[in-house]
Amino acid sequence: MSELYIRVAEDENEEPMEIPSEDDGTVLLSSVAAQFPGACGLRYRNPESQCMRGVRLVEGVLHAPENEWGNLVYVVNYPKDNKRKMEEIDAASAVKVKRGFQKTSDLIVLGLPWKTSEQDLKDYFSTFGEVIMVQVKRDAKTGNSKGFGFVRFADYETQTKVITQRHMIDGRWCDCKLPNSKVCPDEPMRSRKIFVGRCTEDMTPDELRQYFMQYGEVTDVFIPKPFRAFAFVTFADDQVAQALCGEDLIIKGVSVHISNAEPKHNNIHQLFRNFPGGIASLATQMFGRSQYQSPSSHV
DNA sequence: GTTGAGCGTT
Repeated sequence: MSELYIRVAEDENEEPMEIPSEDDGTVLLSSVAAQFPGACGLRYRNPESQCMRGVRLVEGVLHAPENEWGNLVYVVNYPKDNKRKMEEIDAASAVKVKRGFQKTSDLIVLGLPWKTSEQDLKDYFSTFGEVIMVQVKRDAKTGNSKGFGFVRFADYETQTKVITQRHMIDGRWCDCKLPNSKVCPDEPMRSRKIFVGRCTEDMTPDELRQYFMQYGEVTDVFIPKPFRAFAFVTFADDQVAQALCGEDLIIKGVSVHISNAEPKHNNIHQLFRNFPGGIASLATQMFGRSQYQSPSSHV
């Protein structure tokens, strides 16, 4: 029987780690890999030749040279270039973990003064958190600002904070919103926006905002004009919106009913979302044959 | 040389 542990290091000059051997004196590759993920073998420097030698590996079992592990330090082998790849994989997954729910998007900045530059934007928004992108949209010919731009933050918390307030930039009030291109018509809107039914005409947007603030950050209030007895309230947090759905709340002495906001009808697909058989069926009825392929049918 | 609700030349 050999020793209980052999000394293994990632590199000849690194501090060795003791890896347990089996009763028969062998060492399992899995034991090595448990401490050095991705390891595929061991090597060591032969004291006599001063050359590196490979350790015999048979079906996952490492065999001691000359039947004796001795006091040598064994160095971990990795698959060709695998070490770097593993680091890349780790880095990539770390990025994904960091993103996860926290992925930020470009925000559109509306209402910019004509004079505001990208540097001005960066200076202003940097007071909220790390800015990773700013843009001021300009006329291609004249170079004049179109009065809006975009900003992107490193952290989602910063984004949420920025969305939920107005911004005084170079003397004008500006709004930061998720761009329409980023707003999925289905889930996100449905989850963050509520439908407030049975509204009365004397309810103002500001009053609704004041009222719903008690539940969470309100990012938008919309009351159709002319009066239609309902309103939409959007929260920063979808969980707040979801928690309110189904409730009957009393605002200014009247009972309003809260439910999910149906997706806004931005395009033809949303407009005919609830049409029996879908839009293709509608096309069939209109034209007598199905010549329309909905984009959603080849996602 | 203008303007003030909106939505990004690639």
